[in-house]
Amino acid sequence: MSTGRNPGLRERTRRAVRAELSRTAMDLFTRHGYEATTVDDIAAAAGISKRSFFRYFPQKEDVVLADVELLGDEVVRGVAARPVDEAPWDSLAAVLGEWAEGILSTTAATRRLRLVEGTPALRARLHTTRDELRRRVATALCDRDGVTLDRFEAELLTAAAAAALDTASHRWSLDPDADLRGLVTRAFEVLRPAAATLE
Amino acid sequence: MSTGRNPGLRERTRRAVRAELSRTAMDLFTRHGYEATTVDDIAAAAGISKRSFFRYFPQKEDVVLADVELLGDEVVRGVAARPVDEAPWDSLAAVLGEWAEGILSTTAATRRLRLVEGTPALRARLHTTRDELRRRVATALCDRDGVTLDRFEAELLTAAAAAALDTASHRWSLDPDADLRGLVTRAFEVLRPAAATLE
DNA sequence: CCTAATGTGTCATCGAGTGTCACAATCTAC
DNA sequence: GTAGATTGTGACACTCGATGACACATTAGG
Repeated sequence: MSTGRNPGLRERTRRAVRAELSRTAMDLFTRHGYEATTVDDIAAAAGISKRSFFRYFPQKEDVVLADVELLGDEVVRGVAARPVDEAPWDSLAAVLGEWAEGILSTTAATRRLRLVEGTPALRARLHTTRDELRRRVATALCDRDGVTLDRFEAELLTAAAAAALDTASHRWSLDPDADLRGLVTRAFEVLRPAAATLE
Repeated sequence: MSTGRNPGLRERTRRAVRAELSRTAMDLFTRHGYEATTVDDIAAAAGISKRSFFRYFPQKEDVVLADVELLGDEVVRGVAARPVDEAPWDSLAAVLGEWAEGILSTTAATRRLRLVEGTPALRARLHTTRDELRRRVATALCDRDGVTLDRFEAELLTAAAAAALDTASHRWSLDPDADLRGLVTRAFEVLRPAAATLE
């Protein structure tokens, strides 16, 4: 078995098919809408069977959100790498601000975020995975050496940070010319907690 | 047509059937779990056809969350009724604190909240409807006479309040003996924004 | 090259949700 | 009351996302 380095033919073709499926699906979604596009449509357009589609993406939503969820790992790592003497809120603001810039770096990611914002089913799924991510980020905040942060407070700060990000994204999705990074920064300023959670 | 006052036989039986379906469904859900219970099961137990079930509740989730969504109106009204010179954050804390007490007043509501917290599909749906509610609450905050509050800031505060409530509920769902009202109060204290949004 | 592991298509099935149609119950008007 | 429009209901067929089973092909590795 070779996961990661030295992919091997199997792993290589698998990734290629996944990427191709992802491209095909996003194309159909943006043209006909997410709901109006059936898994059969995607599979047919990609030249595989419906059953095989589900072998690459366990759920239809995954074809849109799979890589987004991988981005979660970066957020967790980013938080863990922040200086211990920084206020947790600033750590979250910094990491999620970077995240916002990452989203804007490619037009594909931008288009995807707009699709998600405009599709209730995808937004719901995003909420679900973000719940998971929030828990991990809260853990990362607490588990750094030399940090004594109440678990409940960590969860609250993380949830509020997610709320800031969410509100900023939503606002941005309504206005094509809006500056996402700026909205995120302002959101974190407005919601900065008064309680000094760290000296 | 008679909606509201003077129900008439039609409306009366409709409400009775809805209530009966709701009871039957909640009973099956708590015994076998939400996912393991099919709509056919509920319909059979209530003595109606599957097709008729969907005439009372457009979606399976509605049988759990329909009245919860009605509660949203109260929140909006509560916010609108708050004194204008009160800080928005305090208004939200007060209204949602009352909401938490309302939930705890009946064992049925408590059991329902626990079911929702323990079922991903229901949590996702709750998120969706809360998005809608958040927007309405933000509007209510802004639209009071004599209040000049930035729309974006109102959305942020409302989203943060929802995050506080959500984190408190989640924490409460994990600990049978926890005090929901106390958790909500503490959550609002921790997240109180430093920025003075009102003089 | 031979074999065990893995990928794929086909078929069947489940469960949520919807359209249709015929039939029965209710409401309204006379 | 009864006639007729309205509305609720069951039954049937169907769509679509998702899963299990099986046969067949391809690849990995000794």
